[in-house]
Amino acid sequence: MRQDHRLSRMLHVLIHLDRHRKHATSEEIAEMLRTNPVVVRRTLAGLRKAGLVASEKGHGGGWRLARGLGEITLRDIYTALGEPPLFAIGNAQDNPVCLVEKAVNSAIDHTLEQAQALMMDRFATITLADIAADFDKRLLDYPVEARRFGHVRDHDKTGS
Amino acid sequence: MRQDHRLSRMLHVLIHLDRHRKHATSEEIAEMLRTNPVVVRRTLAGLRKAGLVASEKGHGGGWRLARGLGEITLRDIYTALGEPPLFAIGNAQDNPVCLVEKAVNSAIDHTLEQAQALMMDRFATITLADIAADFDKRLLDYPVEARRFGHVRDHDKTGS
DNA sequence: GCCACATGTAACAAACAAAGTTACAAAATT
DNA sequence: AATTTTGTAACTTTGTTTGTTACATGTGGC
Repeated sequence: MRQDHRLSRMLHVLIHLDRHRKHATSEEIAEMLRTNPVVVRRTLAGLRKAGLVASEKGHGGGWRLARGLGEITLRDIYTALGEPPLFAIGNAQDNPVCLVEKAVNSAIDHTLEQAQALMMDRFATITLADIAADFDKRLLDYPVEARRFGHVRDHDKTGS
Repeated sequence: MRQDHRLSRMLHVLIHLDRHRKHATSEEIAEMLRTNPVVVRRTLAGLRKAGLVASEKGHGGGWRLARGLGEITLRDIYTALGEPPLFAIGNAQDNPVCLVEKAVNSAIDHTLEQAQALMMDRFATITLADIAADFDKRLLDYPVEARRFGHVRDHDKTGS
């Protein structure tokens, strides 16, 4: 199955938009995500409609956060993306009259609903500020770790 | 995204294999699932390797259960299918050096792992016998319900 | 032994959704 | 007016499940 990476990507972008540059064009963001500016606009468009980011056209234009990281949960972003399907497994509807199929699907649905509730609950709890704090922690730990292998020189290197 | 319906389909087949016919050819099963016999063989092959079903060639051959419904959990079937991906969302790996991406992916992974643990736990708890019991219950309730709408005449109609 | 039946499997085609691309319109700044 | 940048439609590519075709292998009945 082909996975939807938009949630992950949007978290990535929004945190960069707070930590590294308050303003970035689709082009710059696309470079960061190693993708195409149109993909960036298309995906960020959903977040704009939800009031999470704002965009400006023309010279000096681009994208910026419309709220603080502490005011954006993963749930907000998931919703802004149109609540894409969470699961790669699902019910077959091969014979809608069959009562065996109904019983089977009911059992699977019940489990999926529980898992979905758990995920929505977790997503609603986690803010971008939480993830940014984890990033800050990694930033402090990383060079110490990396110097042992001789990979990094600058203490403030972030990776992208 | 395109969902994997094999788990649902296999539950469906195995319960029919207990409740309605102890023996069925790929052709007959394919008709029930409204699909192709080769798809049936391909999918049931995994269950055979796991010892859940047995197959016989030639005249009077076909598929049958190798264990009782009470000895088969949803988890067993999920495993027999090769543990296909559960989630339709996942982490982007656009810039493996970026510490922001690492922090983001760590947060998402953590949630997905919790959800996966919950699902595996539920699947391990539910046996095919449980679902078959639910089917039996629906079989009793269904005609009463349906007669109000004039859809069914026979009390023992199962649907497929 | 031969034939019909059934599984076993490889190889390929179709279907579908996310991601990527191209093209151009619209708006804002210089 | 020229340039930059977003906005969006239309199309292509890609990856995965499902479906199909073709044929080999094994089994039982006559």
